[in-house]
Amino acid sequence: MADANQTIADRIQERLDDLTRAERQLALSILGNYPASGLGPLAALAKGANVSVPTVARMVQKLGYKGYPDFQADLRDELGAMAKGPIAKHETWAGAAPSEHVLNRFTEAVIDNIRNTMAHIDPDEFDEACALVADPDRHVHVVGGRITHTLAEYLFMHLQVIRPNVTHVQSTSNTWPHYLLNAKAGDVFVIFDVRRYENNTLKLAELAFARGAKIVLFTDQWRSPVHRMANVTLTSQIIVPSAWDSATTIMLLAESMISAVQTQNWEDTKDRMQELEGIFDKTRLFRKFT
Amino acid sequence: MADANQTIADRIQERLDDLTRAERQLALSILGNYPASGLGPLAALAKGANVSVPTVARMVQKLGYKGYPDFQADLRDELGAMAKGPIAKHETWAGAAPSEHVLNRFTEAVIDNIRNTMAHIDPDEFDEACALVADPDRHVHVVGGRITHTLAEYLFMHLQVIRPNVTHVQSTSNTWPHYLLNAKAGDVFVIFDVRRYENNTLKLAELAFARGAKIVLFTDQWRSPVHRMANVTLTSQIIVPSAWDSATTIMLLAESMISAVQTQNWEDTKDRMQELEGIFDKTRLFRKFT
DNA sequence: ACAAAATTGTGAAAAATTTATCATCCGCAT
DNA sequence: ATGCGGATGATAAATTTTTCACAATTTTGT
Repeated sequence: MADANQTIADRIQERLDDLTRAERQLALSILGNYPASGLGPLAALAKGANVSVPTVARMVQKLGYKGYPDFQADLRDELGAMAKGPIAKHETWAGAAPSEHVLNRFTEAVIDNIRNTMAHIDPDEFDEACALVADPDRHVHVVGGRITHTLAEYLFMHLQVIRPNVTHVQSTSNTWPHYLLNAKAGDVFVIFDVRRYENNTLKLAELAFARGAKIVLFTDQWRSPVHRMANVTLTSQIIVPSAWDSATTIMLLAESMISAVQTQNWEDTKDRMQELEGIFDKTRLFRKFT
Repeated sequence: MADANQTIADRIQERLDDLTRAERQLALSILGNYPASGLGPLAALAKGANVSVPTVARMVQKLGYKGYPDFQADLRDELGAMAKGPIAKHETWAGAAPSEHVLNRFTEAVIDNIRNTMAHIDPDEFDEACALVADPDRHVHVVGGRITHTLAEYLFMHLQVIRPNVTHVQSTSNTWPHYLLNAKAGDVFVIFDVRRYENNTLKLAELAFARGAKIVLFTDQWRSPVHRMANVTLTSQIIVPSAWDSATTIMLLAESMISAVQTQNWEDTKDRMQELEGIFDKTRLFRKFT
């Protein structure tokens, strides 16, 4: 049966490389909510992992079991042995790394940030921001600073697919005054600004504001001075055990916004995506599979 | 099905008095090694409790289930909820927004991704990757593709502060072959590649590999083909309710790496940061306060 | 670009598990 | 004692689940 002191999850993990694509997809699904999913009927497991029924049967045989019921029996044994100790033991279920490891300390901090951020966000404000960004009649300018320009670009890249009339402005570059020439009342500026807050960004915001543009601000818990001019301020908590701040929570918010905007503009987005796919296929930039 | 916050074990315990002799005998057996025994076949459970098969069927119906499989499903759900641990509990982070709101659905997915990713990562491999990236004798090339170049740039930006000899290569640009000219054995390539995997990235990895460079790969659960050449592969789960994938988990990993590398090189980093601060002060790019 | 090998999925057969039916048993009151 | 009612268990029917054989598809090597 199993080697002593090695869970079935470990063994699956170990043999991940020997598995084929569909099998790996299945394996990850099993590990995904382990061990519950493996204890249900084979068909349910297959469906959950989006693979066919025989793939499951084949994989468990590859793992050395006579059949699926045999595999389940082993899982139950493991569960039985485990139940003697506390089930929620961190190392066993939550992660492979010891709790002192950077990975865990960092992750814990980030999850804490997320929790805090979500607790303070006003969904109506968020929706308002999304509505502004989704409105095809408004030109959207995405603005980032020294650190945040990566986030800005990420948002920009996706918005570009979803809708027309999006530009990316880098406040640290000296070309941004040119962009403002084209800005008119009703345009939207999505501004990323976290500490240390940048003078350029503030100036840009002021000018945009003076021209009657709407401002959506992504900032940290100490709030960029831009927030005085912002129509919507989305505040993220960004503290982590490091000399820098974390951008992860802000990215989560940005991605949520992308998802929301995409849903609102889905009819258009669909067409634009298909077009994009077509272009990619022609340029052979991407591999079709694997 | 079940009352919130009440395990099935609790409910069985509670109704112990309503049960007949054989049923009680069975119930105690279930509770005996809970929940493993309840997840096996009905016949095995009956045998283990020394009762007949129909007794089991009758008891689960008495407990309010439609049949034995229904009972098992509930057990599995409970097990799944328990294994996910306190992080995934919605109440612990869901804030002001209603649970159907994009923000909450998205956040839930991302937290799930994080949990999954951390469960699969081998801390030793992670450490190995960090050691490679931290080694000042090796030149580090950070490589990103169409979507991931923002992540690559983010990592690059921070590494630049932490250590010398870092370059950022964009695999989608046609300048990358030039960078390879300077690459020598022992150099490190940190490559970001998520689906759809890019041919350029793969080519670049192949050439770097041929030149004897070390490869650290950030990829998704379906694993870029680059992983065959990688010394360390860091796999993230990136599924979210959207037409696109999420980069948040990958960013978390990248930030963790930054944090780890920074700690290892702290003496140097400190000096470099101070220098950087000095330059910023001179250029008045940032605001001192507020 | 082609052919061979491998992977994956579909549908039917086989095996198992679960449910239903009914006879038996036990405790209990008359 | 004996007959009654509920509880229990053996067996058969029904359903579900698993396994098997084969076809379609995809990947890999030349």
